[in-house]
Amino acid sequence: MITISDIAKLAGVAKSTVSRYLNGGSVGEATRKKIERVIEETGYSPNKFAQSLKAKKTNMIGTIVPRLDSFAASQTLIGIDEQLRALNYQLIISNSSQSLEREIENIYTLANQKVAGIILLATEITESHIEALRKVQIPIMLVGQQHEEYHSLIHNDYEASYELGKYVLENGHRRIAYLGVTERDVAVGVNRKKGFQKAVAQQSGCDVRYFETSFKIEDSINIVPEIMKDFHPSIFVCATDNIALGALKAAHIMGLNVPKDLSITGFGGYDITKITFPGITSAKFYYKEAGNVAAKNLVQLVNGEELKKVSLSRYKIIERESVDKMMD
Amino acid sequence: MITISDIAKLAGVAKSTVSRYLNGGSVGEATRKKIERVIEETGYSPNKFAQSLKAKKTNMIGTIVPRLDSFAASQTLIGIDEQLRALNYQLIISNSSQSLEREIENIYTLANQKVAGIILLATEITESHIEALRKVQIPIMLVGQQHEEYHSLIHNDYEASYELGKYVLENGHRRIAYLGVTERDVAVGVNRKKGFQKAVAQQSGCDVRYFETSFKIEDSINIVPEIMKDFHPSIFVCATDNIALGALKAAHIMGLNVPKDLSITGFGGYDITKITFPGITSAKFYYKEAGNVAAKNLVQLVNGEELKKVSLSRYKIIERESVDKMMD
DNA sequence: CTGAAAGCGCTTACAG
DNA sequence: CTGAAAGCGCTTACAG
Repeated sequence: MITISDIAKLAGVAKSTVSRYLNGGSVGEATRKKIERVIEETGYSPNKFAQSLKAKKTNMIGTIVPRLDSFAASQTLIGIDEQLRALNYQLIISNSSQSLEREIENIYTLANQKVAGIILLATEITESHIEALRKVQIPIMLVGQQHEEYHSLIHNDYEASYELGKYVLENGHRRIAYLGVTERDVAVGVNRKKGFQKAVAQQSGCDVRYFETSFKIEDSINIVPEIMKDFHPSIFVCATDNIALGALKAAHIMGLNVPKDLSITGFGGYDITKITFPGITSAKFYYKEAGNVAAKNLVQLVNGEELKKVSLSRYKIIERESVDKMMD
Repeated sequence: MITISDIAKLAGVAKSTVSRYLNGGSVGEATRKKIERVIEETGYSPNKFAQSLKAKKTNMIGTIVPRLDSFAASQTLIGIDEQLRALNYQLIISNSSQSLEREIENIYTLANQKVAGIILLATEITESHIEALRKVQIPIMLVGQQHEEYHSLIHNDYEASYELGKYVLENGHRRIAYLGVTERDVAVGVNRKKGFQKAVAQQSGCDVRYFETSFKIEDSINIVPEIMKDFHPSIFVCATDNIALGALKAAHIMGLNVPKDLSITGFGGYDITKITFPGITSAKFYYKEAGNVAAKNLVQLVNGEELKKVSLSRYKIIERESVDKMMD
């Protein structure tokens, strides 16, 4: 373990001079050369803890994710990592395993580690969240959900869903099963549903029924056949790609041809939806890009710069083969 | 920011006493009570940096992953996280984006952050890797690949592949395309191939051809039709599930019925392989469990305990519907 | 441009 | 059981 004192001694200068050299202060040419050489030779690198202890801040950014094994989370993380690296920050990923409690815990733990800021990939924002965020007093970026008190980057769930709804309707579907999730998740449960409802409201003669399932593929596999029996829709409009994946599997199990016998749409644009057979039409979000933006925004916050309260990320309807064109 | 001095003052004792209280040293009953109360009231929690600066070690464990968006990596990470949390260590995830260079960089960065140990989800182990690992002098666990100098946890690629090969042969397949990857990846490129070859060697009348592709689904989608044209195997034995996923997509594009016209096997047991149509027969590895073990092992190393050089993780052949039973 | 000194928040011998 | 002091490796005014 080689320290700043060693460098100072070897270079024949004071510690403070080495420190100044390290931090871009004014150092004479000759001194600079000497220090440079010694550092080069020794492979010295400053002790982060000592630095942080003085500076009372770090270059670490914490990101709390609800789960590590989801396409959306992974891609967002990749985007955050990419950007943070470019900005010279170190990313710390903290997994909450879909436990709201652990999410809160992680906020405190990260604060305790003196991260410069926190990115929260949010699902639900409860009172305890707000309480924790208020207490820790650290710059925060919310991703995926919004809250009036904090800065956020959200996906354009409402509009994307509206547009996807129009697409479904334009293709002649009238008997529709909408397969959503809990409304406690405002982005996915509420906004996607509302966007879709807006599209439906503009079209007469629709028979739309709303159902609720979980985020798990398995649950979707199970509920779809039941709905088919009772309601017999021509299409399932699913609130996430995982739900759509389950619907597709269910269709195959029932021996139904997709899209002829049953159409399906997803939401999210997970990579896997282009690999399935048939490919699934979906509203794609650019998660990686969103991660980029979230990271950039947070660093602005950390630097005390101005930032608008909410940023919107891009989306695009990806048309594939899972929706029957009933008009033809 | 409340410090140990504040607590000491409020409790009317010396800093050293508070420190002793915190670290389980001997403290009188009355003193203990007082300190306890003050800490409770203030919500004090010690500054990690100051602690680490003194102790010269931390409770952080670094994990370097080649990518964040792979089933294997995510699951392993979840397992590591789970175990580390239980053992009171903090996980730092470091993404190398499939760049060997960045992997090396990350080793140094983590060392610089004074992590107590490093888990490396390895793909290739080059001389630079070894050099870096030697330099940083930190306990290391390799996952997925092995090296005589370091402790590792490996998947049983060889045996799993042997068994899967036997299964394929038992089902009557003789004209077989083996779709592997670069041999620089010893685990996936070499061991899986060798295991399969062993099975083939025990069966006469086989026409097996070996092909190489990348880890990308797209490349597999492209190469499979070419192979079909030239060779026309009854089955593709794929070195990873992603490759199998590509083969399945290619089959659908070619209008082939799987498994009747073309059979497919995968490797890894990714969740998605049970959702596809048909479900893909695959050699499943228990990644999460492997992560658990790797974490536990590393902590043993950190604590200076004995540990056998290499641990093997479990596997299981998962039979689904993608292999035609030609014997019937 | 350069150096001596103080201090960041802890822990650890060492006395008592 | 308890406290005063030194020290971990840095940075930051302050002099010169």
